[in-house]
Amino acid sequence: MIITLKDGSKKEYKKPMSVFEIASDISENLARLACAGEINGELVDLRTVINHDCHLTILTFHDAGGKDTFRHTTSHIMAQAIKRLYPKTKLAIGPSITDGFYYDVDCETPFTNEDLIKIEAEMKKIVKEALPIIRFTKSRDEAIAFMKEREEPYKVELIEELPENAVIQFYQQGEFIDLCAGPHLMNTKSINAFKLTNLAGAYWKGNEKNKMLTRIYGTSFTKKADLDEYLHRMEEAKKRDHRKLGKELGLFMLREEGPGFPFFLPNGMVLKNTLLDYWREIHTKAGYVEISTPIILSRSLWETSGHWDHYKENMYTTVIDGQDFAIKPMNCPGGVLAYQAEPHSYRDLPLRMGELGIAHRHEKSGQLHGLMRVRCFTQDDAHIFMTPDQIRDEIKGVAHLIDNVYQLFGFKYHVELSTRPQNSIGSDEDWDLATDALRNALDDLQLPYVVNEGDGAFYGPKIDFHLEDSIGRTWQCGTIQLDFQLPLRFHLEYTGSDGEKHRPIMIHRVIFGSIERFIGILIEHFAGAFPTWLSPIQVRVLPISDKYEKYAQTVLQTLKNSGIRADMDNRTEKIGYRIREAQLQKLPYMIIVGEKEANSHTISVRSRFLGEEGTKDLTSFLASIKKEIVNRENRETNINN
RNA sequence: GCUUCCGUGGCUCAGUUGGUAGAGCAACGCAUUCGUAAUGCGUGGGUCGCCGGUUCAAGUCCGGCCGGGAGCUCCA
Repeated sequence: MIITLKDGSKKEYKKPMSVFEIASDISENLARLACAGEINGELVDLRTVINHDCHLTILTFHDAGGKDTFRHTTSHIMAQAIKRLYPKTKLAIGPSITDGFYYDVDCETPFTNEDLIKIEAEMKKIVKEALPIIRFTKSRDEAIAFMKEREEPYKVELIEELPENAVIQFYQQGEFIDLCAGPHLMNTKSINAFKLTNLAGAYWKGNEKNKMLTRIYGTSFTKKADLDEYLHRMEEAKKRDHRKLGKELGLFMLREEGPGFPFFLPNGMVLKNTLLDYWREIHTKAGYVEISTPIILSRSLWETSGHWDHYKENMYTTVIDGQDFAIKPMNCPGGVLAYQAEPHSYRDLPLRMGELGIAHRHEKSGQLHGLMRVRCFTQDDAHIFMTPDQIRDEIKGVAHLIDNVYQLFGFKYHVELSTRPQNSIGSDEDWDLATDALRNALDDLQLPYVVNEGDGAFYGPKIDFHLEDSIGRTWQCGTIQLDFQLPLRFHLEYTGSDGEKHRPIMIHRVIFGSIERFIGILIEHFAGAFPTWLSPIQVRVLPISDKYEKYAQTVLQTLKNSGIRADMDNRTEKIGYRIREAQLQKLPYMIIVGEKEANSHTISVRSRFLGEEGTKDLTSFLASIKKEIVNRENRETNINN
């Protein structure tokens, strides 16, 4: 890894290094070094980069007063406040994170929101005290004794995991001392804009077998105005929450009667079907065929595929005529049976078989989240059967398809490569071959990515495409998985040009991931103001009063005859009321007709994009809206709400 | 699943130290026929998530369950 410093000088490291190691190497003044870097112009958290041992070539450190350092110091101030108010609390870890920081603590009695207010008040005092922050070191043994004496068992455990000869670093501010790799600011007085945002639980060392600690989240900024702006932005982001908008716009609902099993309402169904039409269109163009396989299949099939052994706790099972069956959690075994429907020649390959398959998975209750994580979802699945020399092109083809689709919606995404997990099947050679194939394809495409060691599927490694929701949480949507195992387990074959039988290789892939999750992301991305082509209702016709309803009716019928999704609001409410309602429903276009329009056979148009557009000729309006829909234009919405 | 918070009419919420429920919006009815973000008046609608306990009395206190939020863990 090559690190380029701010002054242009470069350092090269042969092996992965921790932030602290690099920081010590580069700068004497740790307090002034921030933990952020840059890869291909994208700002990233350095720890992420290094932990994942990426194949990155350039990193640029940002200097002085970086947000991470600033927030890390804030987390120390919070810990100090907690120790003052609740001396028996034991400290675990307290790093900075994107947009803030947290500290995990083991408290005697659970903290409440009132405690947070007290802690904040104490933090303000500490800032006022203007305590200098001092760094000092101890040997490992001394450090362990020191932390034992101060009754910090979690710190002792952390130090014990470090190598024998490690030099252990501490930071002190006033009476407060914390084990810490730094860096930190020089004085507590610099932190004057902070807020504790929420309380949560978190397992010690992230392991669910360990004790659950209390995690306190907060954020801090160098300026009060920045903090206010951030808090305001988070409030605004919550208004885009797909669960809220889904209800307001009549898209979908979730009920107690079916936790994790979403209901699609009429508007949501239009959205879903429009997406599926689009999906079919691009897949037909890309050389896919479509199949549909059963929802319920026998236990023996799932035993052959390996799911019965490796995935059973997430599968819904049932007994039919005394025999075990399972509701499919994935489409692949069914897809494999479809491949076997007839013998294949190398001339058929690559064979790209798509399936909009409905999968059911028993996700743990605490994991459900609106449409983002559900127990029943539609995967826009496809399985590609191919020869080994087709792997690279096929992966690239899928990655291109994903990129095209995400670009159409204007999504930003990041890519992860997940490698062999513990609980997996297959030989080392196959895994290496498959992993290298994915890596090579990513390199060919020059897509930046991070590596998730051990996060692959049990049958093969995968490339994941992650999208962001309104408050910055990321969700895996697209994925490309390479699989040597299922073809082996199901004895798949094709006849080669040599007349011999050969084993095909399989790709599992999705573009949207699940239609449900993708719709969730879409709702938040557009804040419910969908591009016209996706909008459940594209045009609403509003007669000024029922005297003009007849003319409105002919306008409506003309729109419908042209394939426009249009409706009419002819309630005896004032026009302003009905316009407001259509605006709140984020409809792209309104056509308003009254005496003037009826007499001149015109329409008045009001859009979400330009507001009042004035009087128009219906034919020319139709031509322009049809063009917008066919081209799937994404016009910028200009509404205030 | 774990920690924590929450659960009142379709929606958003109010309900003081326990005395068997209220508002706005929506719905419905009547009047208004109105030119670009809310016309007026009236009506109906709630076993306060469910079950049990404490109490003369529970939406309000306690326990259990169900569902939801945040985070953790998991996520083929």
